[in-house]
Amino acid sequence: MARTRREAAREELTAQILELGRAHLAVEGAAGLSLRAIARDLGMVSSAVYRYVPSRDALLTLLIVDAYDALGAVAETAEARVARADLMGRFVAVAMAVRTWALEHPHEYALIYGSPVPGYAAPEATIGPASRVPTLLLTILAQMPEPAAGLAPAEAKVVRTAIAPLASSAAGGIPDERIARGLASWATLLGAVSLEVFGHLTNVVAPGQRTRRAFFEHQMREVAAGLGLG
Amino acid sequence: MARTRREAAREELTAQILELGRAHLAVEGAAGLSLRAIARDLGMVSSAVYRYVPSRDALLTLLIVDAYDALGAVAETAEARVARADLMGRFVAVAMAVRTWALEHPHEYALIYGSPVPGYAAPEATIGPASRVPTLLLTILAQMPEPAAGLAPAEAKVVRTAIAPLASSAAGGIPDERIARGLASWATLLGAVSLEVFGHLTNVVAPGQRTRRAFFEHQMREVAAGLGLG
DNA sequence: TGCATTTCGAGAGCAGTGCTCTCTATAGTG
DNA sequence: CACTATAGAGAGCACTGCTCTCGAAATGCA
Repeated sequence: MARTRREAAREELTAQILELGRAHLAVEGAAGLSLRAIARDLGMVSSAVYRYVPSRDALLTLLIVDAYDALGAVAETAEARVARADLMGRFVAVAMAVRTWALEHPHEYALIYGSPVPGYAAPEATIGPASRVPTLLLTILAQMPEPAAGLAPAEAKVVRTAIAPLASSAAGGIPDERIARGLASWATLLGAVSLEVFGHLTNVVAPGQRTRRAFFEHQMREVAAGLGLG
Repeated sequence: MARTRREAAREELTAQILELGRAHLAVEGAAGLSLRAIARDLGMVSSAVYRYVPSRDALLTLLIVDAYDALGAVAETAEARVARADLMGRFVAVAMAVRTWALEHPHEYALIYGSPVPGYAAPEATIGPASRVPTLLLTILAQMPEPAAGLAPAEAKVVRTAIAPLASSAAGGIPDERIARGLASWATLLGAVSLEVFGHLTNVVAPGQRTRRAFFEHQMREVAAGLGLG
């Protein structure tokens, strides 16, 4: 579809830069990502890559979007495999997918849920991909049967004003309290994954793929139960 | 107490380097921490600071220990203010202290609970300070009255093997299931703080000091309740 | 086809980084 | 007083992001 051969080459090269960026990121992390190294791999001089990418931070932003999308994709396909009526199963499937992806791509995970990169200021382009997983979880919450207890009036007000941004958008008809609990569950999920990926479970949770996976699944099942799922 | 005047100067300078490191870290984050900049502030040439600090990473490690200690200190004093019998109050006090400190020292928080720094490998020296807050929480758990339900045998085994490292150390007599729930609560706490400090609550939770603080406190109170406190 | 215009890549260069090595002045020690 | 350990300076290496200029090549237009 590329019209002129220049445009074709441009597309190709831009893709290669992104690909190499991904590879470097995976190996040595965001701190080790260097435009000059990418230029070397490409057989060109460093100044040339600036024709394709305006700055190192811009490349990092592209990789952030990339990471959000990759995570969103695995979460979505995992969730789609579970019977629609099995709300707890769907929640746990998302959680397991997030954990597995994070452990397989620790640097990418760190990029999106770890410390924000220096100069960064969450560019517009990231908000869409970033909300894929949360959206998935909200969808599950939306399909829960009615109940949910009631909060004391004072507490209810705190919650209502706090989650106003959410209530006015994605999470249309979900009761406030359930949204609040969902948010806490999301925090638990990310907190547990971060603890594991960032190495804070040493001497806390026994090492070993199987043990940790089973324990995480247990934790997530409990969280889901506390949420009123299943 | 410094014997020779050389040793006095050495201590003084080492302290100044650490202090300047802290200052630079607070302003521009770990990525912007530069030994050369510290040398400039000190009025000496860059190679001279290597007489006091073996490498940039070593300085970073010192600052990590520093951060763990600062966080541990504020959590401990906050917790100490609450009546011993008020277990939920103590838990919430710790949580609030962690959040407040993290928001006031985002870069230090990122250093310890965000993405691990490049070449790092949690040096021995950090494990003590790192466990101050968790120890606080475990102490609270240890003072809970007996109850706690029972897990299905299979689940119980998963939990027991997973938390074996903990059971054999700090958390002596605490029932397995409670430890597991405590760990999940710790994940929720850190997850919620990380989401806020790292800017993931934009368009999710309404901005504003008071709103967010109240909402976080509400969340933590719910977590504590789920834990069986209060 | 022929010419003007973009676009691209190379090269040099600036300012900054971590870190090493050598050299000199000085502080501490016998 | 002589000798040694140490501190700081200075130069230098290899690396980074990024800018600017310049020639060659691809493109658009007449």
